[in-house]
Amino acid sequence: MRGKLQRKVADPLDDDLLADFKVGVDNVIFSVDTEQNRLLVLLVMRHEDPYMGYWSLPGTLVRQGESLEDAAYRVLSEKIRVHNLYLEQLYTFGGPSRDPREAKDAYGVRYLSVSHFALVRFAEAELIADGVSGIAWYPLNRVPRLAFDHNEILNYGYQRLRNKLEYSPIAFDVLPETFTLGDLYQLYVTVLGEDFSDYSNFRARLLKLGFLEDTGVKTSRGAGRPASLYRFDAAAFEPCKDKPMVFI
Amino acid sequence: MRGKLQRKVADPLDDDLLADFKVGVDNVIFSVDTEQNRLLVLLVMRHEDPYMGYWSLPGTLVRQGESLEDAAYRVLSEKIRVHNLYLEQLYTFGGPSRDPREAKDAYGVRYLSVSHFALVRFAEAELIADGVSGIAWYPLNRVPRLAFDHNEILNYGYQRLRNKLEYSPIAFDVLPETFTLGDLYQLYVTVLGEDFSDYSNFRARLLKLGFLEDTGVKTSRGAGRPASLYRFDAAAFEPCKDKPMVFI
DNA sequence: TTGCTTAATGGTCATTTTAACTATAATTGT
DNA sequence: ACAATTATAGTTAAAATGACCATTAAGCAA
Repeated sequence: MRGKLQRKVADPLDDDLLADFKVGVDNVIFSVDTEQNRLLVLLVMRHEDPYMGYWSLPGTLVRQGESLEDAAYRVLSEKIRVHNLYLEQLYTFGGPSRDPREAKDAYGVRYLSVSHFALVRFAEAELIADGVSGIAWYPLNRVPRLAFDHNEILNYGYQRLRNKLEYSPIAFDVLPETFTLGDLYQLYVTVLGEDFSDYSNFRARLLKLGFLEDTGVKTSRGAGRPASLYRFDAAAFEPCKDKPMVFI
Repeated sequence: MRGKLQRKVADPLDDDLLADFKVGVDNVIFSVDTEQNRLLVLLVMRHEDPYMGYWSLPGTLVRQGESLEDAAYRVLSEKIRVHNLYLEQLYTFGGPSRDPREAKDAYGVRYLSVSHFALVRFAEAELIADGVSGIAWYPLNRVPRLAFDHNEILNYGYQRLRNKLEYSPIAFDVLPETFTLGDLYQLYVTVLGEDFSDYSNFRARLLKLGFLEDTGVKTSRGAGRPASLYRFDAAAFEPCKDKPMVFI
């Protein structure tokens, strides 16, 4: 009986039906330019077919012995030198014929993309230009038609960004180490839209939560009363970790 | 220059590094026994190596020309005959050596699992027993050591269940077509724990939201005043779709 | 200097929501 | 008839929300 069951595993009739996959990792890497209040996404120019000459999300195929997350970190570190970084898995796009290479391939190899979502601090992120061309921060509202199904992936990532911004402290992974409450507010406005909350109420609310530490340092950027620089106090946030934290 | 770039694609040195994958789909299928107030997960007994004799999440390998979602639906329909069904992608587990078959394989084929999260109505779900043995609803707190990394996947699914229960109307995908407010409350209690809310306040809150339609029919289950049967009014819920809906 | 503009900060206050209770109604079982 | 049980329907103090207003401290131009 044992032999019979084991034979089932190796049954070539079953096995021939199965698809063989190459697995890619594509990263939706967001950042925010606090100076210009712009939400940015990192794109790279493709120099290879398919989709040569198109912009795309930075991605790579997963190597032997490499975890998905490792692959995601590898792409990222090939494109950016960065100190602080937030990264999590986003979604897996795997319908057949999402990659034209499938058609060419005699074996019918499928291409699957395990997309990831990343946040970096704009000021601390140094782009690594390999050659002259082909890597840039794009304002989200000016992103062109991308390679593959990358527009769809980007959209999914943007949704995740909006959700996480409301329910978790990822804002502090995008902002510099110290920031004004105005910076924080502007970040929420540029991502969520004008009318998500009154500035004054937003301030009161966040200060009450108790994990924003006033450094005492004041900034003066042009006209107006100078603002205090704040720092995110991760230790003080711990207790709030599981509580709902809705800013909207 | 074009030739040089294209050569890069076909470069065998690059290609040899890449891992070849078989892609599996594993489903975390939850249901709730309203009678006994138990949260259930569907498990199947493995009759093949590896992990022969272990319980596991129902899964399959993705076939040629089949989308991930299709594969997920296929496993499900092989195990259950069900009328109503909620299904969404959960997470992709893809570290190397999560499947012992990788070691045996000369080519170093990797096994990756795109897990899915599903909800079915207990009363309407008819298990399909292929052969005598090997498919059962397990109360979540009595799940044994599962095959592969399926305990981890199950945990991830349970987290998702708890989150979705707070922020979206998935409760009505698990409950029968009509249900009492007590049933609804018990569901929340069994999944989220005793102390998430007072019953009276829970009632008031949900009725105020306006998408629970009183059918007028009364049920009498043993002692006590008979309860009204309610129905989820999907049309009335539409406007609430994007609003936060926290019951906690 | 003086006055105007700008932005940060620190409130007020009516309304709504929450959370902890209490009271009443309609059944079953003795 | 009466207790036990469960559904339903309040009440009420405390907290949170949202729309405002007032003050402070800077830059800038006459």
